[in-house]
Amino acid sequence: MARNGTAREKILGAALGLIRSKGYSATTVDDLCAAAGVTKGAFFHHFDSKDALGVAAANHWSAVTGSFFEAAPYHRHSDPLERVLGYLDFRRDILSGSLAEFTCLAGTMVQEIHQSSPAIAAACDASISGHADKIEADIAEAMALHGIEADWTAQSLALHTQAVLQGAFILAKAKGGPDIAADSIDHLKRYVGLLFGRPQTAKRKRS
Amino acid sequence: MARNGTAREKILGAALGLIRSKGYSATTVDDLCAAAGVTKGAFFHHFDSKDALGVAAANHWSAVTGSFFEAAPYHRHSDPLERVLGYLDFRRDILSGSLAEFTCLAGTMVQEIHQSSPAIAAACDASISGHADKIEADIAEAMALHGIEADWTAQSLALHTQAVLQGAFILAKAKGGPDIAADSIDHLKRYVGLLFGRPQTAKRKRS
DNA sequence: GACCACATACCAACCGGTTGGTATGTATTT
DNA sequence: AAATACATACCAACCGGTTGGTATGTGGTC
Repeated sequence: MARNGTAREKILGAALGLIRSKGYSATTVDDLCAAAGVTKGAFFHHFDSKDALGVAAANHWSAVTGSFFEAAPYHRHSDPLERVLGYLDFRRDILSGSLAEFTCLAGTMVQEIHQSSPAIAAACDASISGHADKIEADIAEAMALHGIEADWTAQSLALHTQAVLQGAFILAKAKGGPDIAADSIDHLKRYVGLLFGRPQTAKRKRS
Repeated sequence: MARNGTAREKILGAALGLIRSKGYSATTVDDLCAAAGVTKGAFFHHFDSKDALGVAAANHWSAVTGSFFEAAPYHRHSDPLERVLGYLDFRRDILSGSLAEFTCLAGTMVQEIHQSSPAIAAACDASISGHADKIEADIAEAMALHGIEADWTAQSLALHTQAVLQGAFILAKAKGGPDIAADSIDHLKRYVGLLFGRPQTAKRKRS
């Protein structure tokens, strides 16, 4: 099979890094080819257009993050509420390295192209909403287990967690570091704790 | 006096709309000139570069939003907590029209250029943080009045409100409408209410 | 108050480099 | 031999920015 799809994967890998640090519009096809170590001919062999690469990158992002979070330790908890709170701890703990390393590709892209490219926007929405669906399942289970009856839904809270994360990334980019993002996630965790009537534990220090 | 500064203001006005709908990188100087009804010569007479326009646009945004929120009705409340909650109500109530109309220029720009243009990033940070400072004052006052002693600060909560708003805008862009943004602001308002030990009121329906 | 020196605001045309994309060729697999 | 997976060479449109110029105002001098 001779290195099946090597160039395609190298381009997609380069796209995740480049688009997250420079944005979609500012990332040129030549940039992508140079970073991936392939030629323009290879690029347009695998992708019909730059926008098609954008869609593929968003889908690739969904796959990469999907297996990344599936392997995360918070799934071990038997109590679904512990899983939700553990998820938020995990999201805060992975805020390290450069901004492009912990930032969300889908959120970055959709902000730029939501008007100009509906196809990419749909792929980004699918990535964010698909991730939220996983958390929604745990929230719904926790609501049932803890007998929560509320004027909010598991879905709206799950999407709210994603909104907080996306907004935390923007503030991190504005301030040049992840510290405020961690603070915002702490607020979110405190909120979830309050919704489920949990005793407030002291804020954990970041390592 | 030859219509002092007309072109400059037209360009800045056009920049707010164009950058919010297309993003900074995708907005070309020619786009700006066409929308403002001026020539390229006029553009580079008033701004040294496209990046300089970006900085000026962020500062213009700070001024425009500053007076907009200063004139908002929530300042009438004598209780500072009512002002904070009224602010959040107000933020939700102004979610109407096209995405470019209620979205934040600073958040949109800083996500794209935080790596490539430190000057624009600093201006965007100043816009967001400056706005947060206003809310922080009300939060601090409310904490003192209600005798709140907590492991969070007024500043971190103020910045958290901005994170939620920025993230809500991203979800709105992903989903193509303001509805989830309103849901997220409702969650934020519920959180602030819980922090201050307020009885939970039923969620208001959007008009 | 006529003249001059200069600054501001703006314009149309142009420039070199970059952009996304194409046309064509070739080595490797099947 | 036919399809796949690339590479090379190239293009027209577009990009941010520059050029040389005009029209209008403004302050100072005699």
